[in-house]
Amino acid sequence: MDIEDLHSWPDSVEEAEALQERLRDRVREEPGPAVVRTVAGLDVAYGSHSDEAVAAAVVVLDAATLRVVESAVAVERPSFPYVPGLFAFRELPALLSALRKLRATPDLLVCDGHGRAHFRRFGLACHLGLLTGLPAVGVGKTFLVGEHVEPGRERGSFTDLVHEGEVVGRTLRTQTGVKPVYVSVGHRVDLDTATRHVLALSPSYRLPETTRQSDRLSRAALRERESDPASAPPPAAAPRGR
DNA sequence: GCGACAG
DNA sequence: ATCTTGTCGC
Repeated sequence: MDIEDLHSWPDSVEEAEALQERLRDRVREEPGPAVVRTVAGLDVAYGSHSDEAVAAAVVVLDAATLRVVESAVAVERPSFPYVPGLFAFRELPALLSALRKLRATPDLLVCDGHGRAHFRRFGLACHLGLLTGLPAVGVGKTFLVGEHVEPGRERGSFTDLVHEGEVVGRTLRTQTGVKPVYVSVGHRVDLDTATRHVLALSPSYRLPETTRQSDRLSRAALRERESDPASAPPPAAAPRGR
């Protein structure tokens, strides 16, 4: 496979799926990371109209205190239509723009979507992790693929998510009595570490603080932009590859 | 062939 | 994702 693949951009559903097939084996599932001092949450909000604008937000938290360290936003146009399994192509450019605005590189990325728990084992968390080279985990709010038994009712219990004979993630109960979230490896982490971090990031609510904070920020950025009379049309999406 | 399908 | 009020439960 060519190094060009990393930054090439698909013009069709077929190309996008083929690109995922080529990139999937570059994902590293490994122990750790051992030290995680800062964790970044990433989320995107969509304009009320149609496909006019998307606001991507990154919020970096101190992993120990869960206090906000810094944040950044980027408003662009959606870079791809929404197609189940190709979700990443829609949000990736805006998310990367937001990440580039951070002054310090976070130790771990927590994405709003699946990682390996994906049709082709290459969800948003894998793609984002691979492009940035950073450890990444995926946290999905709803089911995408795999079979699983219901985890115990108490906070912290989990079960494996199995797809085509492979453990691709876990269903994790982050709060007693709430609906589980779906955790999966994005890049350069192992499932146990990913699960541990997601649980630690969720002391009070079903969703991890990283997701809640980035969700808040992305919506605020979008609202502000839509209510601003002087707001020019969203700039074109991020630069594409060859 | 039919159903399912992150945000 | 987004459109949306009240309402059940702790």
